Amino acid sequence: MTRKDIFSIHDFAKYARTTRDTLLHYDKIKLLTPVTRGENNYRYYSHGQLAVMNLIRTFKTLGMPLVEIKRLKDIRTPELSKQLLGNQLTRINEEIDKLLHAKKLLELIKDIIETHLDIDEEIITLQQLPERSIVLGKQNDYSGTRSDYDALYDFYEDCHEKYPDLDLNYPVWAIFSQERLRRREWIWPDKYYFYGPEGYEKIPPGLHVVGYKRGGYGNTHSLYERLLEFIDENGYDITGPAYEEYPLNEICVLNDEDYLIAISIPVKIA
Amino acid sequence: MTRKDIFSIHDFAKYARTTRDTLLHYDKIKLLTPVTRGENNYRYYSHGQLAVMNLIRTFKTLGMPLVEIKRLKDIRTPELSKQLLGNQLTRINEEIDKLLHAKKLLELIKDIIETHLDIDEEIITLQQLPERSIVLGKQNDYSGTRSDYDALYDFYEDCHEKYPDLDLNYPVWAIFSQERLRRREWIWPDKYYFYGPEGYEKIPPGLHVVGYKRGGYGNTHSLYERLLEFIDENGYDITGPAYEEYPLNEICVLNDEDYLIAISIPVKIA
DNA sequence: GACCCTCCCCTTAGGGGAGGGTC
DNA sequence: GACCCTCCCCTTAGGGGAGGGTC
Repeated sequence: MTRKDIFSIHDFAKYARTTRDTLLHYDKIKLLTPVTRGENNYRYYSHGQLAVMNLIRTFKTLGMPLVEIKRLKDIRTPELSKQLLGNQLTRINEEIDKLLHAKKLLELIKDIIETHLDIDEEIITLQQLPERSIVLGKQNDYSGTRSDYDALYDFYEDCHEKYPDLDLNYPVWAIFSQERLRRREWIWPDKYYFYGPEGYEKIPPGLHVVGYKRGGYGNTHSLYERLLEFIDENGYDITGPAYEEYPLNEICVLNDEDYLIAISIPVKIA
Repeated sequence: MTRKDIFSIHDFAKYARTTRDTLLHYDKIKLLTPVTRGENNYRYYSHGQLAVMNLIRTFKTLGMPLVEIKRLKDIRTPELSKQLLGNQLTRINEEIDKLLHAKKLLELIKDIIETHLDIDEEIITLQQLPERSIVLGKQNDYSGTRSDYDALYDFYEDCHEKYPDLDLNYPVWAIFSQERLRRREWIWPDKYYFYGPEGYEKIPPGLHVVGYKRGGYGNTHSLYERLLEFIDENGYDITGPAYEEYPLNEICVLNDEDYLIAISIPVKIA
């Protein structure tokens, strides 16, 4: 039952549940310097410094950078600590929110890939699609020399402005109005949209004619033709704009001619 | 409505929602190199590279390091991407768990500080304390030359062994058995414990005599004397061990003689 | 043999210049 | 004037040596 008052760097690291390297680093940045040095220049730590290590470790666990811990160490009072703990709480909550967003995005992408792994590209089907929540852009502006890149850029800007907290990394897809379909203009989308973490607008539920094709962005010509032909043959009426999506895209396919295009057009049976 | 096929680094950064510096960096690590260089050595990017930037940004949002993204970029297939997305999901969940733990720790510490900011150290009170969940260590071993540091070290080792997933940064406090109290041995604790994120054992609810004192670790002598005197004077019977806690400690107080010691002893009224 | 010391180099994802040429 | 280029230095929290002394 002897109470040692002095520890070598190795022993101190052991009791403080850390490493020698960490202590060397803390000494270098003067966050925690040994109480004394031996004649041999060895570092020696006191047991009182275990409490300081505990302080450091606690705030480090809470995500506080070492410089801030250093400042706090020299002026800590219950009121200041309380306040800093409040700040850390805010940071941690933000970090958690960010990760929860990333998780939702990840699950969405994973889900899309999984459900499109074994699609038969030949078959056009008539499907009852459920309501889907989306973030929808404004009508695209192609005046002057504006390109679809500019329109896409506008879309991101608008989203950022309208929903500042929104994570804009969700895959973006395109809407073609009935008028464009009729005029066979399937190059310049009318609007962009994405399935966000929480949609703000809706694609109404209902019957859709759905078809697939392999190809890169905009390489949709033949698929639109097939879909319109199918609709004509069956005597359906188009009731809304076409939704053009790329469920297998650059995220998981090397060459763009191998992307999977999916177009759905809402119809009613005449 | 002209479709530009080539972008300067500035324009490409704009459409890709990133910065020039980032593109320079990606060029340097060969994650995304411009399709061509002008005679002036300027970098030029193609619109197809916007898709690659999208790939990079998506996986970066999901927390994947750039080296891994680089590997993925060159071999991406739906199956591989699906698998990597699964891995990322695991990482993200672990990260979220870590942050939720940190949050609980933070709230516990903040709560303890707040409830002890305005304690009257003079008054000894009789209080009905609720049940409290704790992680409790084994009986401390002081055989041979073993010190209380060794015992504390054992406690952490045991906790780590019994509950590998437990975050061991919670403040640790001490229990003194009735026998030690009777023998007035209030230096070497019988057991250590902490209020963990989820306790595995309980401090039973019941009447406690509670007292406070300013002082560093182990500087408890006079407080124990006052408590025992109070218990004697009132004719109470001690029914369990003493719980010795330091609600205001190195986390928020500069000098150890200003720490706040709180001791509670369970009693019954004779 | 196990521990200690002081350099010194390395890692992530860029940001911030400086100094000099180009649209 | 706005944009582009190539160096070069800086940031976090240590980890991993090398080369040489100490318990």
